[in-house]
Amino acid sequence: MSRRIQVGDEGGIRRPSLQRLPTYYRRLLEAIEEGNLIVSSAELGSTTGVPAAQVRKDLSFLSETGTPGVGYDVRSLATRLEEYLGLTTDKEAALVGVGNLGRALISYPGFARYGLHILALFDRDPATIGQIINGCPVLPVDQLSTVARHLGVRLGIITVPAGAAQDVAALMVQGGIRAIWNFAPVRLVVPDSVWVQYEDIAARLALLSHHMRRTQMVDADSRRL
Amino acid sequence: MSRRIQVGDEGGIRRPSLQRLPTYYRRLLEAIEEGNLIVSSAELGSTTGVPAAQVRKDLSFLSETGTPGVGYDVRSLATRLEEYLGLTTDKEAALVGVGNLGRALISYPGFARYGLHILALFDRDPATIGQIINGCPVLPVDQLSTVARHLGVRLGIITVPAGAAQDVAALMVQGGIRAIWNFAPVRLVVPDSVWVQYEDIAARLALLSHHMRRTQMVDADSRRL
DNA sequence: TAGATTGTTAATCGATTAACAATC
DNA sequence: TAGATTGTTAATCGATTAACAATC
Repeated sequence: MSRRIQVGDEGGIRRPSLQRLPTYYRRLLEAIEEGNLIVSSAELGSTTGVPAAQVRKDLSFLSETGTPGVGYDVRSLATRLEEYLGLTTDKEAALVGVGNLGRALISYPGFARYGLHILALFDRDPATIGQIINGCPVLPVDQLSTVARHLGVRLGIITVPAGAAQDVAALMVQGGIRAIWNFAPVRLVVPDSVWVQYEDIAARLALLSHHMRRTQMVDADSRRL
Repeated sequence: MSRRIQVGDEGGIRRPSLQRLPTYYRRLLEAIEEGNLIVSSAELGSTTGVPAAQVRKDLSFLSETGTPGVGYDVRSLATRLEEYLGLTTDKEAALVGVGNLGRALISYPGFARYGLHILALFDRDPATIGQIINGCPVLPVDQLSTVARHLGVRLGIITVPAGAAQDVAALMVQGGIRAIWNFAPVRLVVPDSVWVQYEDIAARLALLSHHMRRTQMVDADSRRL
């Protein structure tokens, strides 16, 4: 009800196409390192597991185009993708939950290349508060909304246990955060104006689990290849 | 070429449906905790963001059915999902790369409930080798294929940096591993008989990034709601 | 020019949704 | 019984793919 956002309709590009773009981007970075100047849709497809026609369709949503008979210019396509995906836009973030997963994200190499800058860390454990990680001190979580607002942070990253996630989300909303990257296995309740992207690793494990069970059945029939 | 596996065709259930099942499962666990005995497709849908008709369609792939006029039995549906997703099947795993992400997975609560048991840890850093985490010693990575084979482990988890992932994958294949859960941002080259599930967190960040860029544009037009 | 590869159209394929008879 | 909710069919909607004229 009331101002339903047409998600499938946004900006012309389709969700499945959008989801493939980061893969193309990574492949282009590799191509740059290898010194390739031109890449064809066939090559881009074979290295990312996508049919060539689909690659071309996906890329047609970007205004940057290829050259018939030649292919795509690696560098300018990479640049166009960075722009389109907003990787060149700096994204300041606050991260809550400085456990192993939180630390992993804080020190993830390559996040900087994607424009992510984690400016503030929060935890509720007194033993963790005050620690300095990657030059960033861990603050008590009750300062979250104040500090987030003060820094003008728009993105919040949740790496706390499931039970604490909803409370953290509420504090983030209070702190003016507009997008949440949620690694806790819970569905969050937030205003419509706040975007939540879920990273549900247990759900992924369930998928893997399903596949293994099915495969094992195959094994029973044809053991050893 | 040669033995192309019909992925979309496997076992009747469709990929999109399959991907929604873990979400339903989690909701059912919550319902059990709340003491609910019966759940309707409408309720299951509203708490997971899926239209009721789609919930019913998805569940129709399971042989367990609901009762017209009543709904689904929470406990038996949960049990059916556990079975279908293979969560009750024990999945022994070897994990390579005992950095922050690796440690996060090792100590992830709830993995045990999904039937995942990480039996062996490997790293190449001498300072990490020999450490004992969750009762499990970290072994040198060159023992990977031998130990994996000895333990009969079928699943490998890769949490090493991108540059090392392909080598690790090769060792896993050599050790008889049949499924790989890959957290390194690289496409792995493995035999067809080995299944790889990719967990590409940077790609996810790119999607989030894209969304933030688009939203900011909206902000420029209509500031403050 | 001949060969290669694009962008795009039209055909196919698959997924979602609405609607409703069947059932408790 | 009346009300509720399922399972499933048919209609709609969207995504993928094949094919090819246009172009370098």
